[in-house]
Amino acid sequence: MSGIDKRSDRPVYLQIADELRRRITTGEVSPRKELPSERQLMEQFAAARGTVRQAIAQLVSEGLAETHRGRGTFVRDRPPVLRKAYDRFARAHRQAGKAAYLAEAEAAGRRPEVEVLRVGPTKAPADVAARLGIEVGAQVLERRRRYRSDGLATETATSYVPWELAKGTAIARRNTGPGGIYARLEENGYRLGRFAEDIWARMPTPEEERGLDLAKGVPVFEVIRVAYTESDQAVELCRTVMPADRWVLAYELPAR
Amino acid sequence: MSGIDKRSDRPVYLQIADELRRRITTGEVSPRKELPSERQLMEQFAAARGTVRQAIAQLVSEGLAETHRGRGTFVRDRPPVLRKAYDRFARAHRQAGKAAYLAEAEAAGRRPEVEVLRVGPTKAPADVAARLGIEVGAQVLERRRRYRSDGLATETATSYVPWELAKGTAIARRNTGPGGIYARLEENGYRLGRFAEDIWARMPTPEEERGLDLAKGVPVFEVIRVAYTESDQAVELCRTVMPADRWVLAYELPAR
DNA sequence: CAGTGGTCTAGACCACGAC
DNA sequence: TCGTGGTCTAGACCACTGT
Repeated sequence: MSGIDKRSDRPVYLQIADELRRRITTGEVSPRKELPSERQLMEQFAAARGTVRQAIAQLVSEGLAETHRGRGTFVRDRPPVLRKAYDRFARAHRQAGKAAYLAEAEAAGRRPEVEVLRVGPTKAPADVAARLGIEVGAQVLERRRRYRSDGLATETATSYVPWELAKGTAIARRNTGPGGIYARLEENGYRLGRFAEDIWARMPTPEEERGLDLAKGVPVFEVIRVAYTESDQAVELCRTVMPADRWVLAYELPAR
Repeated sequence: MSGIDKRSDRPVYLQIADELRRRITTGEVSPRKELPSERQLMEQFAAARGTVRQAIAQLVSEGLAETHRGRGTFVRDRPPVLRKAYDRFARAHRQAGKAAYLAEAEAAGRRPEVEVLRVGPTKAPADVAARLGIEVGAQVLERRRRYRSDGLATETATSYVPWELAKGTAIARRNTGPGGIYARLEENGYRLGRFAEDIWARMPTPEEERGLDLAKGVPVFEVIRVAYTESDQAVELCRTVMPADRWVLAYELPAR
């Protein structure tokens, strides 16, 4: 039996999605396993192909299934989740010579890679300038890079540093050396006092979908972090975009 | 002219979406304004209705448009964004008699409302028990509520408190009194030392879509916060689900 | 090659909203 | 009442995958 009531108020395609969702969440079909083909589902539920496809689209949008042309529809297998810890910029890590990403990934037993996409001067976009407290269009150093963990893209990050702080230093070179740009800033006298992070979540743009190997229906985190010196001067801004299904962000809040 | 090339490799529905996206992002049609009806778009682009609907579905999934049966398709107007600040659980706020949500919303000049959905004992789910350091199925007090700001649903929150800490106190009553349950816990000798928050983002379940008045294509934040005493005893867990288009989460990280 | 999902067409009836 | 988007049908051809 199909369990579909064509006279019900609930649309047929949602009833089909409900049934398939039940099979997935009860473990009746396990991750990476194939669901019936669209033609088979048409017969099982006595519905047109368009209706069956609507049901599958619903599951895809919930992140429960994924489709592959020529192969079939499969129960989604969640990638391993990485954790961003609140203390990842602790000075101890920098002094140990590790950039935050590498330190965290290795701690999790993964194989991290960094791909430097661009390092060079540019004009500060309006939102970046506002947060750095500089003029719109002022020259800044831009550093774009993509991170992978065990071969899978996990984030893209773009840093902006006021040009006066970056020029002629290792910060403006492709390889910034041990401990990353925060270590270099501190060596140059900009002792860091705090970092402020703002977090959004949204659906990706088409370019992000490609660049981050995103499955359909997966949102992204967008994080903007500003680094301040102990005298509260903004010295760096970093915009990070991460597939939301590969991360959990962890923070500590004071009770003060 | 339509600008659609039916012989192109790019599917027609994406070409139509590209054109409509261009009209939206260039400001040719402004927020809250109506896009052409599906029948009009069929004629403009010489396409079948299904194809036009695929194009619109694409825009909806990007958060750029929203549809209303009987009215039309409109450019989406982003709701005002609320901010969750990292110091929102500071003791000073509690002592001023304000729960965190009310304090923040009023500071932003909004009209906050709290709707208590359930207050009563229940058995701790596995993940809750693990984080609270108690046995699975142990009795806990559950507090479910929904928050609104200017009439619009902004979050649902479910708190769990070990039963021994809640029974016979104001924590187990519908109205917990000034400063909320954290103030009551501190009065009862559980002086709070820190809060730990884990953040996920994902697409909503169908129930969440209803309960939070979510537009299609909008992800949700899921935040799990655990409150610890100064001696590091977990005394409360709160699971919050928020429409991601109505919030930005703000944190501070130590440079230590 | 047969089977899969992706795209597209051309209809139909419905519930809802504005007038 | 009329126009809107929501749902559903029954076809068709395509690109891709595995054998």
